[in-house]
Amino acid sequence: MSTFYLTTPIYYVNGSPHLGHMYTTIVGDTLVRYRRMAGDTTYFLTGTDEHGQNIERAARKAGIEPIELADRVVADYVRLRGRLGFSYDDFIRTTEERHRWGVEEIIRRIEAAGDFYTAVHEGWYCSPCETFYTEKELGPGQTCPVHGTPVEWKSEENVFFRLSKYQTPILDLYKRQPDFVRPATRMNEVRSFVESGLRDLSVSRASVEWGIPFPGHAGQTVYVWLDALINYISALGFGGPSTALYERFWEHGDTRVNLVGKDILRHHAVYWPAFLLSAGLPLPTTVWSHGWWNRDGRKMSKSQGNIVRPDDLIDRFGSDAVRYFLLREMVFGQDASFSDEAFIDRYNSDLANDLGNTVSRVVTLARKAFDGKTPPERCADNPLIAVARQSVADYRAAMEELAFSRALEALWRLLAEANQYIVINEPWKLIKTEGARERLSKVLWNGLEAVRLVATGLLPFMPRVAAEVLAAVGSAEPPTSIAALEWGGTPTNAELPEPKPLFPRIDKEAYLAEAKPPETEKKTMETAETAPTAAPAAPASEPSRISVDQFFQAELKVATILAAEPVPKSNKLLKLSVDVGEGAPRTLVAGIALAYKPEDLVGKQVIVVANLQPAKLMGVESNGMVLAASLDGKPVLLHPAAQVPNGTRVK
RNA sequence: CGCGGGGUGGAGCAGUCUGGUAGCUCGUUGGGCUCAUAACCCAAAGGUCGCAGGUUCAAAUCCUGCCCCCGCAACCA
Repeated sequence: MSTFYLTTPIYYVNGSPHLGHMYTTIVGDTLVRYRRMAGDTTYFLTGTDEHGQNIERAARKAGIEPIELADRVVADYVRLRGRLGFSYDDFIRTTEERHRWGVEEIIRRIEAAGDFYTAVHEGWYCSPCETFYTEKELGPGQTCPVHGTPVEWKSEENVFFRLSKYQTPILDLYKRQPDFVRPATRMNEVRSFVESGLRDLSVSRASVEWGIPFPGHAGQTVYVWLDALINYISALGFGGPSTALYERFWEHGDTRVNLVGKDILRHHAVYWPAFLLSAGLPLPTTVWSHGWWNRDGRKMSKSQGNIVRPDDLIDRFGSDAVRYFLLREMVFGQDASFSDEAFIDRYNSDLANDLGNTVSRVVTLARKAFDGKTPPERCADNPLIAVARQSVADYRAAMEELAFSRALEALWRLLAEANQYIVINEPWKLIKTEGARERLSKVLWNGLEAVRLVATGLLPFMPRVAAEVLAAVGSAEPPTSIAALEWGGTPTNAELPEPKPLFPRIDKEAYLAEAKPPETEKKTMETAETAPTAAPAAPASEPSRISVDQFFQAELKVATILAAEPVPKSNKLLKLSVDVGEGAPRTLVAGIALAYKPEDLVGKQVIVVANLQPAKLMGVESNGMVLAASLDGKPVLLHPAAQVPNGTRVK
């Protein structure tokens, strides 16, 4: 019996679970359920990444301890487990003691291998941010790009990992094991990254408190990636008192798969194996990378308010419908797009029409003909058998490659064939002409049997519904092995309960009309999102007021735009030449390219801040700022209501 | 030359690694059936596979160049 160890990434606790997290876990769950049925001894791990500066800061902002913030988010993930029927064996949190043991142990080993050294990390440092910035990132006059406050030159001693030493070993690994990263396109991507040269990695922070203290380096905290990656073995007991699981599933395990999103592939395909090589530990056998979900063809983002909220879908359609859609619609590895329309189409045509209706018609016919029982005669010779065999073979081949959409297609081909078979054999006529004879028995038994096979194949995908379908077609207990995919499992003369609709059809037009997010929804969502982290500290009720003098520090003047052109390589910036009544025109850069065309601006009068410090944007020096109302980030320029001389003071 | 993904019938997508009559779902049109969740079955229409070269007996697939779209990074002074 082979062992199969599968991990999802551990999810960062800076926000609630969303569609992407859910998708990864659903993929893992489906895969593991399949491997279990295929006879492997499986272990499935997921968890949360809870350390780091961002968490520390977010918690402080919300006025709570980092661990409280993590607890809240973890509660959300635990809730999802129940809702979506996840069958993971363990959930690790990087704040647990057992995780720290694992991290400390691997650090000991890397240290022993001589792959750590300390060096000084120098740069411009913003205290409020606790972050180093490069010269390029700084605001005008050496200020922090986030806070606008002055930064200081600071040097910090950090621990570095000799990643450069592993460039060749890792390239060798890729050569030896071309399947180390899948799919293949990702392998190529990663290989070219490594070939371009690896630089040593800073793996500690002196300025972060929320993390694991770096053994042997007082005052240093383990940097989040070195911390996080270790979860895949610390969860198995590596470095702890009980290493049985570790030995079974990692050290001596047959298959060790890390499932990741394409955004974190580099960490898993380069850093992670380098750490393991250094520590002298076995590597994962495969790093499987999947794509991203877009929304209606565009990237999902909170600011655009086009986030898919899985909870609504689950409430309305059930968790299995959501699982089905995500696995059927995305070609595993590539990006895919979520839309309400696509969801409803899949739901209605695949689940309601094909699956649900077929169950319903077959069961109804059989009950009618055989007094509420499955037919008394099996059938071992009919055209459906060959189709079923092929369909099952395709399904299994696809599952081996994680080609979930193809696996489902294969099952649906059998479903279609079953429908065709029923139409050709017209059992409803047989009932009237011959009655409950052998021929009718075989025809209906075949129909039930085809559905049983499909439902068996669906068990990893839709555990709940598949079990319901099996019960509906007279198979009492869901099988635990893919051996059940052999033709012939439907019992004779078994109780056949009255069918209930598994997937009631949805009125698409009505649903889409109702699902159209009203304008208010975005707001509600954002408040909900930010509520836990909103700062209750500052007494915002009394906004501080400034004096007239302070206002007049800004020199606002009327100017006429003489020329405008896009800034090369930028999509937001326009370079403007304006007359501020000073004789010579001034050059300034404005971030309005998305809203205004250069040719529409020439000749227009605008208000500019004339005494602003100069700044370089995308290499162009800007001497002032054009005033505009900012509507959800979209600029609307301000113009004087009547033509006035350039340079006229605005007050 | 910043990094990456993509351009295949009306829509959404497979297929491209491993060249060999272009496939799936939805939609459309016509027909059939009436057991079933207005479901199911059959048939048809609809594509010069972004463009231009090249390799080859043969190119959606391999090579070269170009165009367009979408993300990321940079960027709203």
